[in-house]
Amino acid sequence: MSWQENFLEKELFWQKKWEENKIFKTEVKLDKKKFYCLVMFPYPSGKIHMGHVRNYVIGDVIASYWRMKGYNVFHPIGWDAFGLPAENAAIKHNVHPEKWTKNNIQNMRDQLKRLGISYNWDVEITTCEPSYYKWNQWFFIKMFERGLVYKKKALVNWCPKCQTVLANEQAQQGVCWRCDNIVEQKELDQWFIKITEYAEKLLDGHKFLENNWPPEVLTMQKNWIGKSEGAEIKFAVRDSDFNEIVVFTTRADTLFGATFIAVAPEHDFSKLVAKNNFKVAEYLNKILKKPLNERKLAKEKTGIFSGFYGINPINNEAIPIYIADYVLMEYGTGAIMCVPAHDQRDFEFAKTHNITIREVIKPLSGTTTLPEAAYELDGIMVNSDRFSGLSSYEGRIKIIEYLESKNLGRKKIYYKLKDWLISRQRYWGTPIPIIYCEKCGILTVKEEDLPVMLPQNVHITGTGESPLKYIEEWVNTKCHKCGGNAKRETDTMDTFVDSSWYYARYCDSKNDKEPFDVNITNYWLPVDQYIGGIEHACMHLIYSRFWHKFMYDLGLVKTEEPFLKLLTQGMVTLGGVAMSKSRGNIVEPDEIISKYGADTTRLFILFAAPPQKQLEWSDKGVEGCWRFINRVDRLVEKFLEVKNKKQLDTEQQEYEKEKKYLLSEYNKLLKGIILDIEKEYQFNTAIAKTMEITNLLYSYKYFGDEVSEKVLKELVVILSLFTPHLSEELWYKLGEKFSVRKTNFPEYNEDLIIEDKIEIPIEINGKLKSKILVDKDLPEEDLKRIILKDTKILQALQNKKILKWVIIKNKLVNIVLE
RNA sequence: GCCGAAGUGGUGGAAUUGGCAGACACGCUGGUCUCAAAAACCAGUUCCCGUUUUAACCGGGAGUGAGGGUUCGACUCCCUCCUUCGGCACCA
Repeated sequence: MSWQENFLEKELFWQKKWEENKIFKTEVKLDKKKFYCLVMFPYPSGKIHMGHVRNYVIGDVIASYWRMKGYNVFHPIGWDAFGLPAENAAIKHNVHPEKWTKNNIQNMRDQLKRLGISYNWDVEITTCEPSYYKWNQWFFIKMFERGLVYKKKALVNWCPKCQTVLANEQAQQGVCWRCDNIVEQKELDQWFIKITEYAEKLLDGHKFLENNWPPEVLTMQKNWIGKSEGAEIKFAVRDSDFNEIVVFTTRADTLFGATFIAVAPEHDFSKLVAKNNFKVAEYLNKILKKPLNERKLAKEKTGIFSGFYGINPINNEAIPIYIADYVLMEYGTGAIMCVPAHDQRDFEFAKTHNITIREVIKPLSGTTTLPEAAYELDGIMVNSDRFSGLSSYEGRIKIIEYLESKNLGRKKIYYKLKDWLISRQRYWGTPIPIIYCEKCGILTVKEEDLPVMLPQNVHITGTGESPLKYIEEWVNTKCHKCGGNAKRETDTMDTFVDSSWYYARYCDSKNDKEPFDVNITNYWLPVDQYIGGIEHACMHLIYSRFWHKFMYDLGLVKTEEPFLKLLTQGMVTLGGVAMSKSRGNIVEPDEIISKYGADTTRLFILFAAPPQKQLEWSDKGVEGCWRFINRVDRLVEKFLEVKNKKQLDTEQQEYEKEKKYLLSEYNKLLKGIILDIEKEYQFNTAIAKTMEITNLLYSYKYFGDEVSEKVLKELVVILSLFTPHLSEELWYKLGEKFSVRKTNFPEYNEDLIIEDKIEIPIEINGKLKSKILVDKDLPEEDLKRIILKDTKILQALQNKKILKWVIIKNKLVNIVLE
């Protein structure tokens, strides 16, 4: 029966067979090379979308390829199951978040299975299970013990729609990562993880990733961590109770050019001034009322003179102190020294406030941009007393040295990266294992009391307070130290905690004694290939790198980085824009699968674009893939028909020639396929080559002979990467044993790629004029003789003098005429 | 503004180290099969001009965002610029 007659039943049949035979189950085999292929696990939102399908199909091809290459491949899947949508659903449909989540998982698991992906389902993880989140709590306690978590009252990002706080990474560009609402600032007492302590290590670790991660991801992370080296410099404040203002600068070499100081409106100095200065108070009032987001977007820089002067420590000059809205309290010290000649923002501010602009850096060569604009580049110091004449680079070192010797300043590095705020005022997350004792204060829950279970009976309101607060029997507890009354922390953890170490848990997912057995993780980790969306560049991919480094410091992992190679797959678009529910441009995987089957869907997704690039959905393209699949199916049918028939009488010589040609072309293509896959996962071109092999077999005169049988079978094996169900079926039809997915990937034979005759393009002055067929490795003189007999070349040459022959052996000839 | 990625037929996309631009598909055109359609199969398909009764064939020219450069030879390397997408954005 042909594929198109009952492909849906066949796909289900083979899926069941793979599952029953547990052919993708893996275990530690120390004598075997391992390959850990990981895809970013999904949030169980209800159903899978094309983005998931793309992600997981790419992952499956990679896993299958290395498995067939003889590696012990670990390819797990699970569910990032905590999160806000479950609570929203709870409010909307009056269903418990757990029930909603687990229903979704069940649905999506079926959908994933319908794609025929080679997962090891035995190690499946669901992060909302106590058996998993227990270890989140355990890690939290380990961090607490090492001083890496702390509670702090601070201005934090608040999403009014999600009714919870957000980490800095989750409020990029001032909007909520989940709902795109503009975030507000709120002062709250919250738990933070000291990720900043690892800022340098996170930057440093990039050296392990440089050639194996997309450069844009590394740059995004680098920018996000935002390291800047410079100095803190103390400016004494004249005639004020506020003794000194500390500024941060990366340009200590411009210190002589500082003609004013600017401090942020939120700075304590500003607040102090406002007490006795009505105008300043009025200004602060106006500025602080505006949301930070709006303030950052404002083009105009405003400010007001504080009435005080600061003393420049390098030359004792008194310079005015301004309060200005372009100075951010959240970065550096919240105060800056301003050098209008060499900083464009200071320049603009100085212009509007009539402040002196003093040039202290001259360009090494070329001209300065002054007086039209600030000259911001490095150069030679001028007007800088005994430092004049030094380069900016030397000057920075010398000036900082001087300030340090006088205790007027010090070397300092600042990062843009902020500590990770992990408290969430929500129910559906990991309870933070902290109790507040009336006598003993803040304590972590004892390890043996873990997990702190999430209570079942909860009323979810979405009001911005943790629903756990109202479950008295849960909140009220006893102090394990003094036995007195204590209350539990009611905030839950950011769900990014769950995904920060799941890749390690997969290795030993059922362990109830420890997060994982290092004997197992030491074999599987690090992840060899990670596949997912680029949107996680500065969230999940920073958090989990941090977590891994923490586990490294605990001695739980041996490598410094968790993910050796990263592939960020492009978006799936329709009409040029990402598929989204709100835009209504969605193609449902289920619909496509029930119409064309999983294999066609997989094939199209892999063929339409290289994995890294955006993929535009095309129904016509899908049909093309459907046609190809059936064409392969018919090819096998045709083979089985002609196989046992006696070959027509043929001339032996002719047959040998055809056979050689087939093998040569096939081996060339196979070599290309291996290169396409191993080099850059170029599945689109690899598939194109399988199409060429198919075309080759269709046009092979002696189809049905042994050679074509070998090529055909290998084609089926290659295709099992992309269309596993079809391949399994054809493999069976060809009389081979289950399972094609456990066979070895074919290897090409360089010796069979033979070309005794080569077509050489002949160019004249770089323009193609003719082509000739000659023997391989023909001596140059013979080659020239043949070329000079070619009519087209003779015609082009006509009386013209040949200046030069450029002969690239076996490749090309270019004749240069005068 | 800064950083990153990318610009190739009607479309998606190919082109090891600089060496035949457009692989493989989609679409379109024509044909075979059929009462007809679908499917399948075969042929053609970068653009412009010319030769030609039309077509085939042949000949000439242009062509990888634009303009320069290096080179016997440039989609590929260098410089200047434009456009699109993505990230960061008063970070001192």
